[in-house]
Amino acid sequence: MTENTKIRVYNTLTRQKEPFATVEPGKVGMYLCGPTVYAEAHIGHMVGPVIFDTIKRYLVYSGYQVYWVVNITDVDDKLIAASNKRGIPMSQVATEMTMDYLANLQALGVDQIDALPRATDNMDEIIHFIEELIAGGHAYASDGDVFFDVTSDSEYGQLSNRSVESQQGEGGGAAAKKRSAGDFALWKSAKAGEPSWDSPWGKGRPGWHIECSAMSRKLLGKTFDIHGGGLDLVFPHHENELAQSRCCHGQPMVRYWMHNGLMQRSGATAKLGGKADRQQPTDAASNKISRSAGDGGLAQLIEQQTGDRIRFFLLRSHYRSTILFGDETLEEAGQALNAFYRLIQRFERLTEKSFYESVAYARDRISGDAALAAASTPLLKQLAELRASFLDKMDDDFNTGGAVSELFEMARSINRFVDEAKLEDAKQRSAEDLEIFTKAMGVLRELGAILGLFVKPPKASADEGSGETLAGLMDLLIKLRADARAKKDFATSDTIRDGLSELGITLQDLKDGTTWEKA
RNA sequence: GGCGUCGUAGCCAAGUGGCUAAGGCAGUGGAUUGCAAAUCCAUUAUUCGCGGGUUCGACUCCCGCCGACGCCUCCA
Repeated sequence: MTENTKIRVYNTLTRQKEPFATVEPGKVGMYLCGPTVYAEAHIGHMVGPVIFDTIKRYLVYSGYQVYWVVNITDVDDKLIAASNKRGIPMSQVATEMTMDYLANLQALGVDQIDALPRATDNMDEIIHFIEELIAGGHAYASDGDVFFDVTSDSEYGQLSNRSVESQQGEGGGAAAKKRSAGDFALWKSAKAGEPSWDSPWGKGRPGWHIECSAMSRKLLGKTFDIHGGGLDLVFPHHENELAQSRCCHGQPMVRYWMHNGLMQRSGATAKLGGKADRQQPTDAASNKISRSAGDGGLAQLIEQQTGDRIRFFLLRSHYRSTILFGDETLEEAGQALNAFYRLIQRFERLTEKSFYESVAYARDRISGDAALAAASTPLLKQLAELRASFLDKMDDDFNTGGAVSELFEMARSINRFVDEAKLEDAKQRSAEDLEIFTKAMGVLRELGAILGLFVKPPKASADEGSGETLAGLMDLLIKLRADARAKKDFATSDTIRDGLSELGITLQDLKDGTTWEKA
């Protein structure tokens, strides 16, 4: 057994961190509640995927074989509403919005998902699951609908810490069909004109929660290791999923329930005062990020900010805490991330090697340990310590925010080394020091890869000019300026630099030439 | 009202019952530079919302208060 056994995970069910022990040694089954694809995703929807993508990367790095499932909910009331409003079939809405979602994931470097099952592709499993629940005495059909009987489950409410008695339910049509207010729909009979599927209870569609129980069983088994989602899903969604699966199988559904914090808009706090009961402010007035408040256009945001910036921004804080989202915080994350890209450019400039293509790095913890075991230089010894600290933070409930700080320390150490070893000076630098530099960058790459950072060259943001022409112009200007400087004609050289500065281009005069960077 | 989460410097953000309370952004001083930029060095919380309590000792545990936030079910 080679997997890392020091990992601890916060479990919503027990409200504490627990040692990570999988159902099957060395293997991890992980399920994340994906989107209901009725509208474009907003940035809040990306928190879970980025976090769990990172968790998978770390588990794989730690020696586990991980299978990660993200479901796509492609049948639901909101989808039906969107379909009616737009006058196109529900399936078309779903397809469009699924494409949007996947494109966003790709832009953020979320590429670890193994399966993306859709509810409508799993109707047989869903119906069969409901039949099993009825047979087991945990559900009942009522006038075309089927409900889960919460009173049949003595453990109902343990995930969200609620009692069945406290469930008041709501009034309305379905209430009359239910035995108790807390019962929830497994199957809903179709109204005229609604998309529907045949079932033993007549035409209808699945309730919200059942697809996850059915699909997770199909792909991950009756008991699997990690189930994730946003904090807002704890109740009712996960509570109900948990009840369905446990009651159906007579065994726990999930080892570790993991919930990420929600994103909140930063800036002026909605001053709503008072604590009026159940008085929900409208989304537009609160800091909540939601589709109904017009949040969306994520593709555009990614285009402007670049995906890796957003990813870095999300990973800077702890996954369970609220993330404040705003232009300033995102901008700041971008500034911070630039320091790493500058270091990478510095490396490529001095070694004339591609960081992304030619720097060797460890793909797993054990070989990473081995690579630094014999570290003999001060820099590499220091990096070994920082790396150990990074991994300790990750072991402790995937503390990416803490881990990132070790990355900054590494960058600083490496830059200091480059300065002190005079690597900028072609006459003074030694091959040995360049070798140390390369090894050090390998460590940065190893740890960056865990977070999904520095995996590929950064994509230029949308407003960055068209590549070749700009590069050609810059080469020309830099040459003209170099000539002026050689003649100590600083007036001319400064005119060029200041003019470029106003255009958002910063020049950097180095020992053996000038580089430029667009803000 | 019920069940939870949170409140750390100008801002963002880790963390711990007792070594110097990480790191980033912004700022300031210095090295370097023709001047810059970048990089490096130094510096910016005697203090962790407020008030009590437990303890030899709490920012970290407990109680209260204030403030922010989430959830409280299909039908909407």
